[in-house]
Amino acid sequence: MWQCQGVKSPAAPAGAVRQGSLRELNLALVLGRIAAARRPPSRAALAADTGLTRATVSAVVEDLVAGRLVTEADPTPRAGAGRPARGLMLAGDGPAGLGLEINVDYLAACVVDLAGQVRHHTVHRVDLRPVSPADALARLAELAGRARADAESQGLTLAGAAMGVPGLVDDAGQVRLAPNLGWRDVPVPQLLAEHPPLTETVDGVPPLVVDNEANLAALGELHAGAAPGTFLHISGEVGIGAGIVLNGALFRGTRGWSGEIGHIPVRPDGPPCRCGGRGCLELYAGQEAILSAAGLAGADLPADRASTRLTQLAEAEHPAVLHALAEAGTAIGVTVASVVNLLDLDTVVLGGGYAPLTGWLRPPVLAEIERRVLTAAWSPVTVRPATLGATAASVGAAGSVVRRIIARPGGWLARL
Amino acid sequence: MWQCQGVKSPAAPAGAVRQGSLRELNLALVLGRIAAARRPPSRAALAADTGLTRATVSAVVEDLVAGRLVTEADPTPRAGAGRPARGLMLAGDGPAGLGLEINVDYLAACVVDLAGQVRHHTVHRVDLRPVSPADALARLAELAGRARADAESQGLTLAGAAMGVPGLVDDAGQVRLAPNLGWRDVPVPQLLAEHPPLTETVDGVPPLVVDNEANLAALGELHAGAAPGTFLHISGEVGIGAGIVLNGALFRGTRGWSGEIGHIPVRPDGPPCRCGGRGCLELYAGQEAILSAAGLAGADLPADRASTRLTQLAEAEHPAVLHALAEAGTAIGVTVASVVNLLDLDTVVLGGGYAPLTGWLRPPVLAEIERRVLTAAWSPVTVRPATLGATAASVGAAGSVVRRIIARPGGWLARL
DNA sequence: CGCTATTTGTTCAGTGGTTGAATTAAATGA
DNA sequence: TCATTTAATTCAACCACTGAACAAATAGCG
Repeated sequence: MWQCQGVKSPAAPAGAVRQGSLRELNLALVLGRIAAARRPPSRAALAADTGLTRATVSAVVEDLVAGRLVTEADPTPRAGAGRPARGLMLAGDGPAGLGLEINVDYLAACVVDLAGQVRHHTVHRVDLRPVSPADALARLAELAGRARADAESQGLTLAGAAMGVPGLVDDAGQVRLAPNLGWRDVPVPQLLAEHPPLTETVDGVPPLVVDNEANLAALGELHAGAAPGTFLHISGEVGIGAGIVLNGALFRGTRGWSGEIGHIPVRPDGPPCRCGGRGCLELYAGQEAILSAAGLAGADLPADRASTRLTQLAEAEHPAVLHALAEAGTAIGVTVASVVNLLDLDTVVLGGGYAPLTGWLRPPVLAEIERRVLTAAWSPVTVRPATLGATAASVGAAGSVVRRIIARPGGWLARL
Repeated sequence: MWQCQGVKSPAAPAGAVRQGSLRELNLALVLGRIAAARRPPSRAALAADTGLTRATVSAVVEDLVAGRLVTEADPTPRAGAGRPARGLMLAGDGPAGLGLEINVDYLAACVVDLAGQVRHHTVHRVDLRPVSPADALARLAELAGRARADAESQGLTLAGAAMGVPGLVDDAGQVRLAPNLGWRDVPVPQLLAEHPPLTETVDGVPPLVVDNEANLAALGELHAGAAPGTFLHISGEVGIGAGIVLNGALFRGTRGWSGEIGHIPVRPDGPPCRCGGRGCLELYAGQEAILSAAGLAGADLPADRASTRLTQLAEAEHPAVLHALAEAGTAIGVTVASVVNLLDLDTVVLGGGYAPLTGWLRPPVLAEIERRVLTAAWSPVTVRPATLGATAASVGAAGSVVRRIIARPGGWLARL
């Protein structure tokens, strides 16, 4: 019913390379190049690009077209002498992924097709803190059902679903701890098992993956943005999470709990955090901390309004807000400097609530990086806002489903 | 002449999967299993393990034996009914790797065979700070020449060399900065090009790889110790460096400069560090800091004696030393907690000068981890000393050469 | 001592998938 | 109109894996 993505690096075959694996690997290779290309490549271009023969590419493409993963581009894309090339692109009418997100103050569902287009998107604003996990998941299942119906009416086939939650998810898909949601040891797969839209299985594709929201948002950014293959994506929501993308793959750590950047100590002797530590980043750059430093703690803003309100006040050059953002940016910068010293990353993406505040956060972040990163002189670090907005996690979730098909098309093609 | 290892994950084929690749992949698969097995496995056991047919395994093994990478174990290892199995093990008389290290107060060269045995090891103690890079490398080349002669007299064939330096190495093999050695922009490959023992090329294998010493030490620990595939290896020398091993592969970052843990800020407003930052880990847990906190700053100890002297005094329960180690351990613990929050690692290896001090450093390190790591309750972190001693970097360097052959035997077999 | 059971390793015809060259297809341009 | 050029397909050859049958080597048992 569910399955948590493994920790292994994705590109490693690792197992036996049997005879049929060869075709499977080449299907993945060719499909991957088609997905990565900026314009629809011809078979000949793919052959030159991959090193395979044109004959092999033709055979492989035939399989991909028959399996509804690839279509030929109708218009002749290129001029010149010789027979015109027929461009190949990812099919928009084949498999699609269902992405779900449960967060503190909203539920979201979306459908993304193989080409990465968002074909359906619904957000349902509701404060979920007073709602039981079972009820929350029931409402999410309802959204998922509508998304599924919409997708099918567009001729799409859902190939799987992924769901993001703001907390720690274990190997069994269980939410061990979601502090801001008040969840503890919630067996999501079991609770969702009763809801039909999420239980239908397609061969070879895990029907539901439960994952941390910051991880999925980072994946969304990887595929949607023009991001390079290695970056740190920081999601500034009520809590602060991060997704670490290394060489085009999400790094999940040994238990899948990487990216807990919000509890990295900024000042080891600072004020106590409810996590048990002291001086954690969240105490300096979390949403509550920024609001409180800006003198807006009393204002009873809904969580989703806080970010836009901050942006408005910052644009109006409100002194306390500017100061609060500078302080938060410095704390983020100290933490990011640690990460860059450790991992030698060259790109940091500010996502979630931080994205619209990038203009004010970037200068202090860059200042700390330049002061504290040993290699900063040779290796400039780019700090930029996320290109996906608040939908990053659900789009990333849906994207992770179709990406898995692109990475391993053999399973999908063998389904019939 | 030189080549810096790429940043890509090693197991990814990534390129074209041509027909011959299939054999190449299976050669690597089988050889890898033979290398990883605790006792020499039979062909039948390998077939069951890998999922290949016994026929295929036999054919693959035949190639590996013909290429002097694998030998049959003479004694019948196992009893029971049926035809006795013939164990397969890595050949001890085939290719070997040359490992070199240049450090502040010594030069080292060693030869490691395919099975991981150290077949030659020389350490030449000399303070290299007053010596010019060219002279230092000339002396190292001399050591390398002797190592090569010794290896050849044992019937080994050197398949390549790797060299560790305590500093930042760029893609061109150039040492951009080695603060404790006083080097800046030293073109190692060019300077070594004049020394015959290091210039002979073997097809398909880069003759010399220059890498950071902490990275190579981590690799040495990965292959020598019973370490799992994912851990952080901290080298406590004059400076503090770290090697990050993720899923069995060293993570080098976008420019190859990962692991600069010594300049992660512990107290952002602490005393200034010569790197330009403030409150870096090195100021609290570097060798000088520990000696100074222990009241031994004036004692004019040679660098290599400092570590043993500290151990002696700690064993004698010298109060100032115990206090200094507790302080250093706390600082390391704060930093390690950040790393574990970020990467969700479950193992931390204390290497270099820290290894013999593990007994005193571990308690404060663990205490900080437990206080500050969000997932510590479910996910215990092991802190243990490195199994390799001061030779870790040079052994790791030589090991990286033979490991590359094991990971990609096709190139070696095609050399003839 | 001889027979059977059992497990290992090899042989060999068969097959799937890639290869490379030849061929066909479809356009441009003189 | 025809040579030129580039794209895509066809087809015999080949390489490496497969699966089953077979040979080898030992333990156990009567």
